Amino acid sequence: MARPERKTVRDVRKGNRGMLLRTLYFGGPRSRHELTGLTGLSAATISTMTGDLLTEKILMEAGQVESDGGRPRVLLRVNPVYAYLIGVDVAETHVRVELFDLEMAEKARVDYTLRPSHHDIELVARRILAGIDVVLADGQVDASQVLGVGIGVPGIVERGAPDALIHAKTFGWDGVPLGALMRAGTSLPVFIDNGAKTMGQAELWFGAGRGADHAVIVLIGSGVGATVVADGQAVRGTSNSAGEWGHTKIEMNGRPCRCGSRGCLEAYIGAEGLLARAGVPVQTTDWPSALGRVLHDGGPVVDETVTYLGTGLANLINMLNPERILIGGWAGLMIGERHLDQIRVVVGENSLTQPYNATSIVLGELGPDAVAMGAATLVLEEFLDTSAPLRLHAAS
Amino acid sequence: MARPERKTVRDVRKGNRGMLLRTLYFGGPRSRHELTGLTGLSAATISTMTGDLLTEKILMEAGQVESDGGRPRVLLRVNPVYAYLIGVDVAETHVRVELFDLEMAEKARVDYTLRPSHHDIELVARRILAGIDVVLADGQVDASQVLGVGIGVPGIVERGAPDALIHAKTFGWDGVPLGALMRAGTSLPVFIDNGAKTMGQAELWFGAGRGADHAVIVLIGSGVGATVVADGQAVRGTSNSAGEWGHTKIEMNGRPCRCGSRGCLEAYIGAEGLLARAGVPVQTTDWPSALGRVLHDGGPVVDETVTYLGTGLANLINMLNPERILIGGWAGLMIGERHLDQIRVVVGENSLTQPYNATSIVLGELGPDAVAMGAATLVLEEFLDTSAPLRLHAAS
DNA sequence: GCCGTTTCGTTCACGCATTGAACTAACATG
DNA sequence: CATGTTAGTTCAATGCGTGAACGAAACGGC
Repeated sequence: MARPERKTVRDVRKGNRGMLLRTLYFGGPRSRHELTGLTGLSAATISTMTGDLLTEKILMEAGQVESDGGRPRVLLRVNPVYAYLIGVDVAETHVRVELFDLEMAEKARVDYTLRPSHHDIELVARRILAGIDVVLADGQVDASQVLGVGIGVPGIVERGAPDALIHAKTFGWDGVPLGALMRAGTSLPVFIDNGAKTMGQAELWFGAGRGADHAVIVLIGSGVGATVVADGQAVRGTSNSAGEWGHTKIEMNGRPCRCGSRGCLEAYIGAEGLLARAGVPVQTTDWPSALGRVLHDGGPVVDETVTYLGTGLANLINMLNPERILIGGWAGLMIGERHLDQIRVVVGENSLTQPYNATSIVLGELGPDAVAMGAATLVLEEFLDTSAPLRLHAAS
Repeated sequence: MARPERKTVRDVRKGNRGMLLRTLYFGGPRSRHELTGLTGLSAATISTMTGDLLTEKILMEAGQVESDGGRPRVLLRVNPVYAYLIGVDVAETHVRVELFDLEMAEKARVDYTLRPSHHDIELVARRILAGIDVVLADGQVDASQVLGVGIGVPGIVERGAPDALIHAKTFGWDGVPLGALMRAGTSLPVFIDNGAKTMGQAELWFGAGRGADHAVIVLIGSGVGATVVADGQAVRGTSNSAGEWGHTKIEMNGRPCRCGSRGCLEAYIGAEGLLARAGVPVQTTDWPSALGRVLHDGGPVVDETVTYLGTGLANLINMLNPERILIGGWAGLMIGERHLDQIRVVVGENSLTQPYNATSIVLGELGPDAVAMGAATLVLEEFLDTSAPLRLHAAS
């Protein structure tokens, strides 16, 4: 029973301001008049609030629209260069740092290749910090204009005071305090989450998940994960490790999985498991094209994969009753592009009629590179919620 | 993205009042002074607010406590007879109507036996309405003192305007408007939800789930369902049918399930499936004692059941990362009482270390009869949220 | 060029919320 | 009975959203 916080009149302002900002952020340019309808606030409140936001330069005017016979509407929009966001994607093979403006337009990017089994946490932290400096220089943005840094990492991110701890087996990270390392090198606010979750967040906010209140975004790469969204909020669980869909069992005494257990969904539909089942040699390095060949050739392994994937999705539908399911991740997109219709059929056979009819199954829109963007979304979310004025943090 | 509502200063009051009420409801009698600490509100606010609540008779004084050397504390508590709640359990074999006071003490109850395949909706509605009159008479409570009626029904309850529709295959109900029928016979506010969910709600509020923000309450009877709680809120899904855990697939091409599909968890751990697998004759009527014998005798079917159940729970843990899992339902309690330790072992083998360690698995406390109480909880929840004054509705 | 009309946006007194500070109430101790 | 201590209340200050009155900026007709 999450107990609500004490509220004062000031929280009212904060909440309404955030709502107005969100409306304008996602609802395009609008006039003050339209905003009264969209937010439910009175014209008086809209007037004073937009006044504030304009002088703070969070909003800007965006032209006029004639209004048959009367005073023309002045359109307002979020000022995309009011501030900037940094998103970081820490993956097995690279560290990518991207700079976005408030509207998520990419302003600069830098990639660092990571040698396999060279995932020393200090090295990764140094790369990120260096990357921040590089994108700021490239984008000609001062650190004081940056709202924060979002980082998507593999593995489980245990959020807790004072510091988020990261557990990533494949990296050899066991309770690594990346947040603390970052704070030692920059004064920017840092947000860390699992990369699959940040990607889900990106799809939910800017991709195929827009507007969905109940959704599941599944990510199929070499690993398999999911982001569950209920009532517009990501379900994190008690230690922020919800969404390990890949290691739910779909078959008793099934194939061994790299997690040590058996019958995990990931062992069937994850790229690694899929390719192994199709007899692709282990030493293959270019997995995507290998997967392309397997899918092109077809055969029982592909059919099986569709069946396992569809059944897994059906389980999500029965359990969570989402209005939308997004399939993402490089392998997920490849499978989905060829077999989405078949998948839908399998899902239909394995889920209850009523929730099945309430769900649409679609592919992700943002491609597999959205991890950094989703990470930046963590910062954006904080900004839209609090619309905290800039500059409580000094330059990096 | 569930957009927040417009807020005014009055909503602040409503929210804080609700918080104070909840604190007092679950936190026993407290003095005004203690409440400042517990709620975070100032002494001034507590003073005026408790003043209001006392004159409205929602609160009452509950003695004094000396306070070494100073003015004694006056304890405040929720007035249990300020108002009453009615909970209804519509099951396959009976309709039960119970009257509770505000503190969920049972004041009266009445049972109506339902003949199998005699689930005419009009009949059920008549039984409920009659039951309401009976318990009010027995408990010597006037309808005007009742906050509302909560009803737990089998099947899927599709919540929507203007009316909740109920789909219950086993009852032959397909889109039945029970709410409308109730409103035709009583002016009391009516809340309807799935019985498994109301039971989950009861365990969460008054049973083994107290205080858990992330929990899953599984209900194992002849059918199998689950209530998912994330951030203190029940996850309902987009059409209120989340939680159909029993029909998630645990085995590809497994046993046929009464839902028409194969390999559903319910086909293995539901009482019906379990007994069938153990070779108990179909015509057996006393399922609980039959199950008792099977469990007592042991053997591979029981071991298998434990494995299936543990694996199913492991999937929940991986997917949702709850802090607590409650096992309820008459069959669930029988299995759990004998085999909880074994179940925990299986769960450990089939879930990821980190989320497993964050979860405790316990038995439900309220027994299988908590459906009506949970239904009444729906009314209570509404009351605590809004603390709506009584009497916007006339007598029934 | 002027005026009425229409639509958009702003200003201001009002009601209602929490709060800190000053105050009163109720006890124990010596 | 005076003093100290803790509990609870009252009140002016401050902040917020709102409706009503007002001001601003266009158009059309003359």
